[in-house]
Formats: sequence, structure tokens, C-alpha cells
Amino acid sequence: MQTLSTEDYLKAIYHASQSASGTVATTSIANKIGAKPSSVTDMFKKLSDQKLVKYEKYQGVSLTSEGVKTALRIVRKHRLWESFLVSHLNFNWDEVHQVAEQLEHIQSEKLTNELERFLDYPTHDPHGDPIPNRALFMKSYNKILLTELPLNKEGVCVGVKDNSSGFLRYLDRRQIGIGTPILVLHREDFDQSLHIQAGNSTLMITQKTAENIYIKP
Amino acid sequence: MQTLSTEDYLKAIYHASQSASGTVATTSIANKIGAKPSSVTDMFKKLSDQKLVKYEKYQGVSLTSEGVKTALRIVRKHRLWESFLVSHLNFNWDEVHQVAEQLEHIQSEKLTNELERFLDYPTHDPHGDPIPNRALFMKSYNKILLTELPLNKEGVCVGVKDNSSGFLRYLDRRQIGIGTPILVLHREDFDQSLHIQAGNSTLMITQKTAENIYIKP
DNA sequence: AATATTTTTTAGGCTAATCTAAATTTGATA
DNA sequence: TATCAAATTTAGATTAGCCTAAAAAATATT
Repeated sequence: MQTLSTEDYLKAIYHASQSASGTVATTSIANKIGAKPSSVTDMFKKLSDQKLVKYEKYQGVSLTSEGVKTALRIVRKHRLWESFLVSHLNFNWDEVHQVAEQLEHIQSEKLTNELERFLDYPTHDPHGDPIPNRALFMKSYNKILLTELPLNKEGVCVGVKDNSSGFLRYLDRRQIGIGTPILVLHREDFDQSLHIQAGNSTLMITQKTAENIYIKP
Repeated sequence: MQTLSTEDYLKAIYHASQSASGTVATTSIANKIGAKPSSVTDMFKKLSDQKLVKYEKYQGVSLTSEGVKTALRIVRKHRLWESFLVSHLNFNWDEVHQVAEQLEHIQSEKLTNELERFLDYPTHDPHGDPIPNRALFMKSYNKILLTELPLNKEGVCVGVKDNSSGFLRYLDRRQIGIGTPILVLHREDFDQSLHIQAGNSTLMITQKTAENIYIKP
């Protein structure tokens, strides 16, 4: 059984190793967790003793298969709770993260599995991220960034890269959400901004926005 | 903001002060929390510094009004979550306590209030205990123990005093639950055991059982 | 009332998780 | 490749929450 803190570290290592290849650096975890590098080193040693990560001095860490399982169990809970908050408790997709950070630590297999059943076995959370099933298996769409969608090719928004409240509320205002059909009408060579059709409305978005929106073509 | 541990202490002090009058003794909290009396003394001092309890050496503690409020907020969450687990997640009334002990610490007013709305403003939890509303007000039935119910007077089971899994499962087997109509047919002078009608069936229960069942006459 | 027992507190330690400051290693740069 | 900057680790300290053992106070018993 893990402590709150070890669970946070394992999740952070898991997410860091998704976006980069090779081992995960001390500093990158320090930034995610909001702790000093020296504290992270301490924790790396503890996790290594518990065989949850492979750690070699100065070489960063990688999760063992046991570590991956533990991390996925937390991700599973996090995403199921986020789904519940949005679908039944009137939370908006920009409000769920902080609460789910707490709920993900609740220990009860029965609770997790019954919640999943109650939600009718959702495959994706409110941000479009895949939810690991009971066997910890998850299937992602093969999605691309909106910056990579060819002109005049129909796509659907299936997720976001930036989960910050600010970005999500911006998308709300632009009426872009999971499931919104998207068509790129014009790409401005000068600054890579896009004119798009999103649902019924036509609008302009910056490159920075486009590289944070996932599309299923 | 409280730590997990201070919340546990406040809740324990609240419950202890419900069942006894005057101040709450160090040992009684030590037993509830599962800690040594010396640790409890330490915590009493901390809670006193935070003005959540009134504490005088060797004289036990009592909650301040701020302490009562904090405790009731936890009780509210505990009982709402228990209700949710039973009504929507297929938990039996003897399985909810441990999980609710974790869920009661989740900090989000919105979550609590939305959960209450989703459950349609329940007034009592699965064990018949009253749920504090948003203003932390709760209304209890004026209930009596089954030992005090006069012969041949109709009553309804509205709660249990002992919330242990063992007792609750025993009641399940006897088909006694919240809402079951109860009639005392005979009281045995020798050992105070009762012959009762519970729902459709007639059965015998011991005095010990009867003093753990609450009845609304 | 004096003594014995129980309850409570104090004193001093331990562990997990953090920190700062100093030392070490890596890897980038001149 | 020698040097320097950045990243990482070590050493030593801190805090919360707990412990044991001993001392002190309250309560019960003779």
C-alpha cells in the first residue's frame, strides 16, 4: 500500500515518461510535484527500494511494470471521477482536476469498479483522455494535432493537450469542445494562424491554440 | 484548513460528546482513534491552539462552536457519501463505513453540495443517522430503543446504535432494516429477551440486540 | 484521611516528507 | 580536452504525528 505522496510521484513519473522518451529527470518531477530536487532524490530512492522504479544515481528513473500498474490504477480513478463530476454533478471540464486529484487516492476496488459500472464503462474522460479499464488497458484514438489537419479535411475534436482551466474556458467561449466537428478553411503562412469552421461558426485561432487541440480526422 | 488527522480527532470528539455529557476524556478519544493517550494529549494542545476545542490539563476537552462546525461538515460528507454508496453503487449498509471514512476528507464545497442535490437532499443515511444540511442543521426523529417499546405498540425501525458490520449483517439475516415495522409480542422477564414481529416474520431477539435498535413509535 | 489505582501529562525518540546549503557528477562550451 | 554551468546528490535540520517510559494529578478504596 502506498502513501499519498508516493502515489503522486508515481503518477507524475508516469505522465512524464509518456511525453518524453528514456528516463525521467529529477528536476522534471520536482517541477510537477512542486518540491525541491533533493526531496525528489529521496523519494526516488524509496520508490526504488519498493521496486516501483528503476533508479540509478544521476541517471533519472523509469517505472517498473509494478510501478506502471500502480500509476495506471491512479489514472483510472482520476479519470473515472472526472467523468462522474461532469456527467452527474454539474462540474464543468475546467473544474474537475483539483477535486479528482483528491478522489484518485481513495482506496477501494469495489468503489472504483462500481463507479465505472454506474458511469456505464466510459472509455474517455471529459478532456478526451482514455480511461484504463479494470485490466488497466486503454485504447486511444489515433489522433493528430489540429496544426497537422490538412485544409478542408473534416475532423472532430477528441481531446486537448493543455488541461489548464484558462485554456478550457477559452475553448468554452469559442464553443469548441469534445465532439465538435472542425474544418480548416485557411492557414495563414505568416503566423500559422488558422481560419476554421468549428460546429456552425467560423473563427480564427492562433497556432498556439491549434497545437493544444487533438483531432480525429 | 485541517489535516486528515485533526479532522479525525474533531469527529471523534464530536461523537464522544454526543453520547456523554460534560467534557471528553483523553482515553476515550485514544480508544476511538486507535492512538496512545500521550498522542491524544499532544493533539488536544494543537486543537486548542487552533481554537477548535477548549482544553484544560487533566480536565478533558469540549468542542468550541468552530470545532462543532468543522466536525459537522465532516459528518455531513460522511453520511452523504454513505448514502451515495448504498443508493447508486450497490454497497450494502455494512460495507460503507470504511470507504466513507476516506471520502469524508475530500475538500470541495461544490462537490458536497452537488452530491446532496444529486441524492435529492436526503435527511438520513443508510443507518438512519441524520445528515446535516448545508447550514449544518439536522433534524432527528424522536426515537427510542427497542427495549423501551411497550408491548403490542406498533413501531418502525429507524436506526441502529451499533454500526458494526457484524451487527448489521446479523440484522440482514433477520430481515430487519430501516423501515421495518416492529411489534413486541412478549418480553421475557428472566433475561429480557423479546419475541417480536418484524415485517411478516416472528422472531426472538436478545436484550443486547434490542438495545441497539432505534424505533420510532 | 491516607493510600492505592487509574488517568493524564511530560520528556525524549522515531519516521516520513520536506527543506537549505554544500558537495559531486554530468554534459555543454570554449 | 579542460573548464564551467547545470543537474543531481548528500548532509544535516525541521515538522507532524506518533511512540515508550516516567512523572504528576485525579479518583477510588480502605
